[in-house]
Amino acid sequence: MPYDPERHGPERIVGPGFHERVFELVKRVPSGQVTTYGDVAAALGMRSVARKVGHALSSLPAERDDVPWHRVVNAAGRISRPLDTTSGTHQRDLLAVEGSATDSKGRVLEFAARRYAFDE
DNA sequence: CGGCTGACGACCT
DNA sequence: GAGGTCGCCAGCC
Repeated sequence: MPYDPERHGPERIVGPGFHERVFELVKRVPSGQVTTYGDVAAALGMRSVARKVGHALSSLPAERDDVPWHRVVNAAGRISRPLDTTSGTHQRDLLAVEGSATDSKGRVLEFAARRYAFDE
């Protein structure tokens, strides 16, 4: 069983340019809304690479301030970084500024309602 | 080249 | 809701 779409998604398209495609998608998420690593992966047609989406964002250069990486949270609607780290508190603060407050555990309030839907 | 490690996620207790 | 398991896959040792 070399490839099973039920398990790996419609196609395997990981390759050069993967990071850029992740960035382009994340840039579509409007202020006040959030998305998840899994949703971004699914929008790329690869449900299995949610983890790589996180890796792509972790390697995002500080100069790329045009990419709202902080609007990407995990499937539970929570910030996927310890809240006792600078990156964790930074993400929390950026979200709060645009109206997406989080609870004590880092979960975005009204997560379901703020979840952005990638159409297409 | 084998083993470990994640900004993950679906499932099961 | 709070843990633990297992599958994924590029990057690093």
